[in-house]
This record gives sequence, structure tokens and C-alpha cells, in this order.
Amino acid sequence: MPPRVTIVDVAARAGVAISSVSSALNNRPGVSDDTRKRILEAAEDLGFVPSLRGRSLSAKRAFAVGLVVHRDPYVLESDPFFGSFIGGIETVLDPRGYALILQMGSERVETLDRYRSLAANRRVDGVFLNELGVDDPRIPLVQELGLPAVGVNAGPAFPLPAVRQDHGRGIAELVDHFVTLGHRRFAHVSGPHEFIHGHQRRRAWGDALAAAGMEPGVVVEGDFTYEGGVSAADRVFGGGSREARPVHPTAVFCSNDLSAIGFMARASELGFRVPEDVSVAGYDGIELGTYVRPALTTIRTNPRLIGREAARMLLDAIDACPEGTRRIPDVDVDPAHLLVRSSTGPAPLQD
Amino acid sequence: MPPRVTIVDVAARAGVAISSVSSALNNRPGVSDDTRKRILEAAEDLGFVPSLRGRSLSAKRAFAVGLVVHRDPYVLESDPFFGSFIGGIETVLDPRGYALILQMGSERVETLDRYRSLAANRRVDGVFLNELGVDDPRIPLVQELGLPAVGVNAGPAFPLPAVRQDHGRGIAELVDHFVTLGHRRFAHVSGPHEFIHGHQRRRAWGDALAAAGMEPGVVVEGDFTYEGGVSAADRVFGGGSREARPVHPTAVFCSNDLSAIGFMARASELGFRVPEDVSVAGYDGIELGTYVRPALTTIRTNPRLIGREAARMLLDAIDACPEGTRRIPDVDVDPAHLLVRSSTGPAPLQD
DNA sequence: TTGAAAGCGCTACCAT
DNA sequence: ATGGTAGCGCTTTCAA
Repeated sequence: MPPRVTIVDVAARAGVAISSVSSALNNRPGVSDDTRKRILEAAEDLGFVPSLRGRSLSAKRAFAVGLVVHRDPYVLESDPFFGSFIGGIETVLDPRGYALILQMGSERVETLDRYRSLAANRRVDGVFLNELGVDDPRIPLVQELGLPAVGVNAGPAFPLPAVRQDHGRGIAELVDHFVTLGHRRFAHVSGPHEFIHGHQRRRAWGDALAAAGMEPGVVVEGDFTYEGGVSAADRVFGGGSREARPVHPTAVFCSNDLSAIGFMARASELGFRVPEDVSVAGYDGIELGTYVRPALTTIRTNPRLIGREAARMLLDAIDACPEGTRRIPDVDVDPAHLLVRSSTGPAPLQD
Repeated sequence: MPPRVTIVDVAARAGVAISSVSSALNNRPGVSDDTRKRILEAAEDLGFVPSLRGRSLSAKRAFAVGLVVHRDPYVLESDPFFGSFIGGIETVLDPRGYALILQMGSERVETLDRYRSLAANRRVDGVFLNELGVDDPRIPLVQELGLPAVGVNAGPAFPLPAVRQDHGRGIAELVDHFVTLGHRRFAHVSGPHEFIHGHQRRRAWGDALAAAGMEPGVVVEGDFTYEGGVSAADRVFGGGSREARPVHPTAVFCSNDLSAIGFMARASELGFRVPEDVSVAGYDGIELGTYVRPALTTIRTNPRLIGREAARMLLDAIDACPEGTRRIPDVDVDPAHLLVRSSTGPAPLQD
């Protein structure tokens, strides 16, 4: 490693004090135009890049934010959310000189410890709270630690700044789509009950059905995985083949695309044609949904946008932190909308 | 944010000098057992956690390493490699007090700049070089910058420390599997030619076929995506249906699972049954491969293990850096092996 | 406007 | 064995 060029070198070269260099480089007043110019040139000549470490220590900032992904590694593999979400985060972090620290913790408690140590050694100035659970223990934790945080798709009573993408709209559109197609028997494959977003989608589905004057239909608990979709199909169809179940739900809403794809696969195996016998819709809008046959009808979210807004909010919260605790207003990105493809169609004749 | 407990507080409480606290806390000699005990207690009582910033500045280390993911966001979504790879990295970083900084750059040049700025402001002490390309520009860059780096699945002439998982073995097993099943007409859906790993798999495939006394078969270039697999199937089968192509490759090796799954889907659409008419195998061992029908025969890699070893090497390289440039020996993790599932079977009768 | 100097929290060296 | 002190590279305050 070649020895670094420091602010001292720049000051020497420009023939000024280091404090002037600091002021000049940070566009602060108190430096004459002439001096500023000399300093800028010197810095340029020397290829000076301010040391993050020095700044960090002095400014009491890490210039980094943290994202802790919990659940097992398979999630990052298959969950399309994180890739785009992180991409969105990056687009705002980088221009503002911040970096993303990614941690993975498989266990729930382990995750909490991650946040704790991230805060304890001040490795980050703030964190994202993703995949929020009901009564998520991270909320009191960051509050206690005084660690700036923003929630991602948080519930309505979330006590911290949050960015949300409305799900109700898209789900209502889906119900409308189903009803228009003549469906009257519904089923929902939910996410795990302990997650806020699973919860919300389930509720919105129930509400939309009620608003349309429909029966609530069955709800089976899934887990956002392909496998969960498979076993959900078994439960929805009572494990029986099509012949054994002349009357069955004809419109199924799965809480995410991956489980919807699993559901479709198992439905086919059981002899139910999609969409002739049963219509299936997912939630997310992952690429894979465009490849399976039939292509998956879904409610398309925008994780990249969510990441961007969440990062923007987090940096704002960090900037606002030292002074007042002036509340950052929540952000709602454009609602998720229904995207009709081929996995949904007219209701079959039954009864 | 509550004011931090610093080493000064601990020293005051224990009634010793801060230098003694530093020594005691870092398990360095020069402190009596009695004093050490008092210091430890004081630190414990105060809940002292050393500030990363102070250490960083003093030790001239960031205690962080960088991973730059290039290509578009879709990659992180669908490529199973990164989730597990990062998980593996974490398992060694965390215990050693290091953190992972993740950057994303969609464009190739942008990626280079990421490495540059990461090094310029000393945000990281080392970087991973993943997805290596032929004549990858990052190699001269990190060499010029004097930035410790380890390559992931690098080629044989790679001039820096690297961790590799042998692919030749599994591919040879696959060829053996195919030949034993009576296959004589082969095809390969490669990865993009500019990537080392695409290159290597293709070569290993050709070598293994030659070693078995087989014709080389056709090679079509894919791009590691599902879509690439779809269009590869069109090219392999000449875009025709099964009836139009009585003689066609009966054993296809795709350079990764995702493209294999796309290939299978398209093959089915064209009327080729898998595995009755054509056997298909992939490479990676992603979860999705166990769900599709037929379940995908593949060569299973271990990204988690690769991540673990790569991180271990990188930290070693960083530790070794200041003193000698003593070369860190390369690591070969257990070879990838063939995993037979249902997408491969006996060759159909032809000719 | 400019410069000197005091931290920020830690490590490391050198007296004692 | 202990304590004092000089950095590490920057920002910020305060004199000049």
C-alpha cells in the first residue's frame, strides 16, 4: 500500500494551514477565492482523497448504514426482494458518501445481537428494519439505543419513520378481476402469521372480498416458499385429485409469487388445470413468474423504489438526529398494481 | 444517542492509565493479573465497547471488506450464488470483528470505479473478486492499488490468492452418467464467453466428452438466465418441433440450473419430453431445481463453503499485508459433484 | 482571511 | 508493571 496523501500534504503543497484546507474542501466560507483555488489545485495534483477514518472519528459518524437479513440463506437466494431493494438503496447511498453494511443472521435472536453490536461499536449510523414482525423486538431495541432506523412496509402503528407500498389497492384490483371473471369460491395462501406483510395482505384480501359481497373463503398458512405453495395446494384441494373434488376454490391468491408458482405446480399434478379449473395469482412480480406456464398473474411491487426511498429517509433521519428529533414524514411509494397474465381466467362452471 | 463510554472512562474507574486498559483489553502482556482483573471489571460495569473509529484510525484499518456485485439487479434476485456466498463470508467475518460492505454496480466500468473509491478512501481493507472475466480489469487495478484481494473461482493463471471449487470432476461424472445411459449426441448451453467460469465449464465439458471418446456435440451460448435457456433450446432444436427433428441431441448440459430450467420448459413446449426424448442437466444445485418437474439433475456446488474460505483467505491476506507479501496459498474446496435427479434418463432410440 | 491547537478514541512506544 | 504521550487524519474553535 502506498502511503496515503493526507490533508497535511495538501496544506504543505498549497502553503496554507490544514484548517484552511478543510474549509476549502468542504465548501465552507472563510477562505479567499485565491487560497481556495490554490488548495483545490494542490489537492488535485496530489490526488487527495479525504480519509474516511479521520472524518469518521472527528464527525462521530460511520458514514455507513446497516441491513440485517434474517432467516436462512435460502431467502437471499430466492427472494427477489433483496436484490432490487439493495440496488435501490445503493443509488442514494453512494452519491452521499455512504456505504451499506450487510449482515446475515439466520436465527431471530442472533439478528437482534447483530443490531446491538452494530450500534455498540458504532459501525453504522442507522439501520433498515425489514421483514417486520408483529411486535418486532427490534423496534424497542433501536429506540433504546437511539439508533436511527426506518421501517420497510411497516404496519400502521409503527412508531418510527417508515416507507410503505400500498398493497390494498392491488389486492382490491385482484378481487375485482376475479369477481368479474365469475369466481365465487376463493382461497388464500397466506404468509407466516408472524410477519406484518403476510398479515396485511391477508387482511386486505378479506376486506376486499367482503367489500365485493363475497364469502371469505378458505385461508391456509404458507411460508413464502415454493414448497409452502405446494403443500398449500394439497390443503386447499384436500389432498384429493380433481375428480374427487368437483367443488373447490376456483380463485386462489397466494401471498407471494414463489408460493403461487409452487401452488400451480402442485395443482397441475393433482389434475387441476390452470386457469381452466383454478385461477392462481401471486404477489411481488418476480421474473420467474413470466417464465412459468401459464405466466403468473400477480400484483407487482417495486422493491427498488422502496429501497431508494428507505435509504433517502434513513439518511435524512441521520442528518436530523443530532439536533432535534424532528420526525421524518413517512413515505408511500406508488401502490402495487395488478398485473394480469395467463394464470387467471374465467371461472369454471360448478355446482 | 447516549454519550459513549470510552477507554478513558474505564481507565478512570479502574484507577489506571488508558494504556494499561488498552493492553488489558487486547490481551497483551505487561499488565499484572490483579490490574487486568480490575480493568476487565470496570469495562464490564460500564458496558464498554471499543470504538471502531478510534481503532480504525489508529490501526490504519477499516475492519471491513468489500464485495461488489456487478451486472443488473436481476442477478441478485435469481442467482442463488450470492445469498449463500455472503452467508459463508459472514460466518468468518463476524467472529473476527469484520463487516461486509456490499456494493452494486450495473455497468462494468461503474464497478471498477466502485473498487477504486473503496480503496481510495480506505473504506475496506480488502475485496473479493467474484465473477471473474477473461483479462479482468480488476486484477491490475487491485495490484496497482495494493489492495488485498482474493479471487473466487479464478482461472489457473490468476495472479492473486484464490479459492476454487473444482468443476472438472462433476462434469466428468455427468458425461459418464450420460454415456452410461447410452447417449451419443450432446449439446451444451454455455455461459457468456467473457466469464471465466462459463469458459471453464465449457472446456471441461469438451474435455470430458473427448476423454470418453465422444463427438464434441453442439455448443450454443447462453447467458445464465432462464430466458437464455429458453432461446438456447430453440437453437439446439433448430426451432422445430419434435416431429420435425427426428435426430437431435439427446443429452444437454446447461452451464447453470436456471438456464437448464428454462431449457426444459422450452423443450417441453416444442414437444420434447424430458427425460424420455432429451436429458437435461444443470450446474449449481439451486433449490428451484428440486421443485420443477422433472426435478433437475445437476452438479451441486457449495457457495457457502466458497464464501467461508474466501473470507478466511482475505482476512489472512490482510493480516499478512503490512509485513511481507508472503503469498497466501490457494484453497480448493471439495469438488462439485453430480447429483442425479429425474431430468436425465436413458437415451431414446434414434437413427 | 488565516493559522494554531484542541479534540475524536484508540494503539504503541518510551520512560519510570 | 505502570503511566505518560505522541500520533492516526480529520473537523472545529478560537486567536491573531
